[in-house]
Amino acid sequence: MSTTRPPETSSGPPGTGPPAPPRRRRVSMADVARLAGVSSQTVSRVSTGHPGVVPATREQVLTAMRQLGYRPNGAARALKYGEFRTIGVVLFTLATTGNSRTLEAIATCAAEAGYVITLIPVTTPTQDRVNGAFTRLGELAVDAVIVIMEVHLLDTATVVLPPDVHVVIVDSDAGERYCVVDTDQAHGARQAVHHLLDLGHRTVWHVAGPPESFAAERRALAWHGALREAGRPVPPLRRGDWSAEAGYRAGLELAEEPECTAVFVANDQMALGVLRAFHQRGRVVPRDVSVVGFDDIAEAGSFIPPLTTVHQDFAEVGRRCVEAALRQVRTGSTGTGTTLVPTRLVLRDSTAPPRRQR
Amino acid sequence: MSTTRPPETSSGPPGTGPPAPPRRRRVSMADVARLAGVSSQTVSRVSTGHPGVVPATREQVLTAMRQLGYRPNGAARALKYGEFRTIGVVLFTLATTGNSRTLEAIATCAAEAGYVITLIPVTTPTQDRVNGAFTRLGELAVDAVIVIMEVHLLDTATVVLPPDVHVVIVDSDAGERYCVVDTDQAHGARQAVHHLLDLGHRTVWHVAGPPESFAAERRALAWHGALREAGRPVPPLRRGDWSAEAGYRAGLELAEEPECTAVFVANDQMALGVLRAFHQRGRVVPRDVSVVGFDDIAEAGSFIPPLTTVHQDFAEVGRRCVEAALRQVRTGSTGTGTTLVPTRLVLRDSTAPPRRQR
DNA sequence: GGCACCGATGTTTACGTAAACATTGCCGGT
DNA sequence: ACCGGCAATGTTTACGTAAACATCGGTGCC
Repeated sequence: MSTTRPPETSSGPPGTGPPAPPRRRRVSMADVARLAGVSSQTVSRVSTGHPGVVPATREQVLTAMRQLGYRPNGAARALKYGEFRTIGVVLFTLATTGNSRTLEAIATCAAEAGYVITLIPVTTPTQDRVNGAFTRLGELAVDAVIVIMEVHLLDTATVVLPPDVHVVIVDSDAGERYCVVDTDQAHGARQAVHHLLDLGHRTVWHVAGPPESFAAERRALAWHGALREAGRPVPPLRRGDWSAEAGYRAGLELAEEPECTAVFVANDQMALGVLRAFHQRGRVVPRDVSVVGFDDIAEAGSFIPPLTTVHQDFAEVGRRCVEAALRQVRTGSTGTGTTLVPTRLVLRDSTAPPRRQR
Repeated sequence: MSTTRPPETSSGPPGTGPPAPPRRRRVSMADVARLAGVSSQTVSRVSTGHPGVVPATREQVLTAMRQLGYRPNGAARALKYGEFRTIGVVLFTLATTGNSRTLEAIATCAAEAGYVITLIPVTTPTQDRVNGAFTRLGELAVDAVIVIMEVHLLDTATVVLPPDVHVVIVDSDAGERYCVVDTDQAHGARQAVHHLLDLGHRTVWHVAGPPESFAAERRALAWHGALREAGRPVPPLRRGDWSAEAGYRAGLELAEEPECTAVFVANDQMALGVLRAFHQRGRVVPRDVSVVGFDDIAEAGSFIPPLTTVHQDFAEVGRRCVEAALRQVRTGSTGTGTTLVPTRLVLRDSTAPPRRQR
C-alpha cells in the first residue's frame, strides 16, 4: 500500500503549502482507523451501526470520523453488497404534469425505503435511443428500472431489456410481459362520458391525445365504448398532441359544430385550449357547451370556468411503482401483471345540463 | 445474503442441473474471460474499447459477452475510477414548472456529458431534513450536487455541506460561498414593470410569491426599485404561495381597487388565478386591467386572454448548472460566483394601454 | 544469425468496504 | 486452578474492474 502517497495529512508543516491545495483522495476507513488507533473493521462496525463495539471505542472512532470528515464510499458498499439501493427511471419528458408528478412520488417513496432515483432521460423516442438508455441502464448502478413513457415502444420486439433487470412500466399494455402500473384510463374516461350523458347531453365529443400514446388510446377507446353501450351516436374524433395549443385548434373546429354540446378532452392542458377557443367564439361554457378534462392538474380549478375533470392519483401510481419494483428486487422475481389505480371525477363549473334545444 | 455461494459456474457436470434455474450473481468479467478463453484483462480491454486487442480475439470476447449477457458493474468501475459520473440533485418539489423543467434540462445536459442524475427529494424544507439529504448525498455516489430550492436555507450557518462535495445552487444569493446559477430575476421583473409603464400606466401593482422564496423576493425588490426610479407611487404588495388559487384571492382584492390598471404577477400560475378573479368581477383584461406574469409556462399562451409574461430560459439554467458542476469536478476546485441567465418579455394579449381615466 | 524492440496478451495489485474467521482476554462455574 | 465460553477486537478475504507491470512471440535491422 505504497501508492497512498505519504500521509502529510495531519501535521502539515506550517510553511510548505499553506492551504494544501490539490487535496485528492477521499478519506477512507483505513485513515479513520489509523487516527483512532483501531482496525478498519472496527470502523466498519461503527459505521454500519453493528453491535459489539464498546462505547469508549465507538466514541473514539466517531471522533476520528468527524475530525477527518469521513463519509462512506457508496461505490465500495454497492460493490460489496451487490446492490445499489437505487432505482432507475427512464422517461421521455418531464414537461407533462403527469410525468413529473409521478416522478416526484416515485422519488419520495423510494427515499422512504432508503432508495434513491437515477434519471435517464430519453429525449427522442426512437428505437435506438431507447435501446441506448437501456444499455446504459444495464451498466448503471440500479437494482430496478421504472419506465415512464407514453408510447408503446417497449411492445416492439426489438427493444431488449437486460434480462436480469427488474422492470416496472407506467402507461403501457405490456402487462403480460412486464409488471405494469397505471391509472385506470378506461374507467376515468367512462366517468367523464357518463357524467356528461347523465347531465342530459345527447352525446359527447372527444379531443384525444396523440395516437402514439397508450393512455390517449385507452381514453379514446373507452369514450367510444361508453357511447356505443349507451346507444349514442359517436361523433368524429379530434386529436391533439396534449398541448394547450392543440386543444385550442380542436376547440375552434368544435365551436363550428352546432350539435356539439359536450366535450371530453383527453387532458387538462388541451382542455384549457378548448376553453379558450369556445370563449373566443362566444360559446359560453358551460351554458352552451360542457367540457370535461383529464388529469386534474393544479391549475384546473382556476381555469375560466373552473374545469370539471378526471383526477389521476399520480402519487399513488408512483407509490405502487416503487412497491412493485422493490418487491421484485427483494424476491428476485420478475413480476408481471397490471395494477390499475382508480380515478375520481372532480366536479367544478365547466359542465351543466344542455340548454333546451331548437 | 448468499451472494457468494460456490462457483459451480464453469465445468458444470452436464447432468446435474440442466437449466441452472435460480442463478444469482451477475456475470462478471471473469465469467466472460473463462468462456472466451482469455484473461479477464483482455475482456476489460474490449469492454473499455482500449486498443491493442486483435480483431479475432475481440470478436471472441464480444461473442462470449453476448452469450452470457455481460454488463459491466457500475459500482466496481466507480470504485476503481474514484468517480461516479453522477450528479446529485436536491430539490424540494417538482410541482412547480420551473423546477421540473430545470431538472429536465439538467438531466439532458448531464446525459450528453455521460453523467446521470440522482434525485434527492426533500419534502419538508426544515433544517434537519436538508441536513439529512446532504448527509445522505455525502454517502451517495455523486461527484457533484446541484441544489434547486426556493428557500434560502443554505444561507443559515447550521446547514453544513460536506466540504469536498462540489455544489451548484439554483435560486439563491449564496454566490459568495457557492457557485450559483439563476435566472436574472431582477431584470425580468424590471422588463415587466417597464413594459407596463411604457404602455402608459401610472403605476404597477404586484402579486409576489412567498417571502421564503429568494426568487420572489428578488422580483418584488426589482418591482419596487423600478417604480421608485421612475418616480411612481408604490402600491401595497400582495403575496401568494405561487398557486393559482392564491393568485385568485389576490386578484379578488385587486379587482376592488379602482386605481389598479396594471398588475405584475410573480408567476404565471398565480397570474392565471388573477385573470379568473378579474373575469369574475367583470374587469376585462386587458381593456380595464393589464396583467403580466413570470415564467412563460407552456400554457400561458392559452390563458384567457393569452398572457404577456417574462420568459425564463430554464433549459439554459440547467445547462449552465451542469457546466458549472462538471467544471468543478474536472478542476477539483470549489467555484463561487453567480451566473445569471437573461429573461425575455413575451408579448401576448393581456396588456394594453390604460383607458383614458376619469 | 543475433539482438533490440514492439505488439498482443497474461499476472499482479489496489480501489474501500464488510462478512467470515481468528485472536485475545476476562469471567464464572466446578 | 482449570477450562469453556463469550465479548471485543483484529486479520483475511472477496466483491468486479482496470492500471501497471510482466511475459512471450515475432520482426526488422545490422
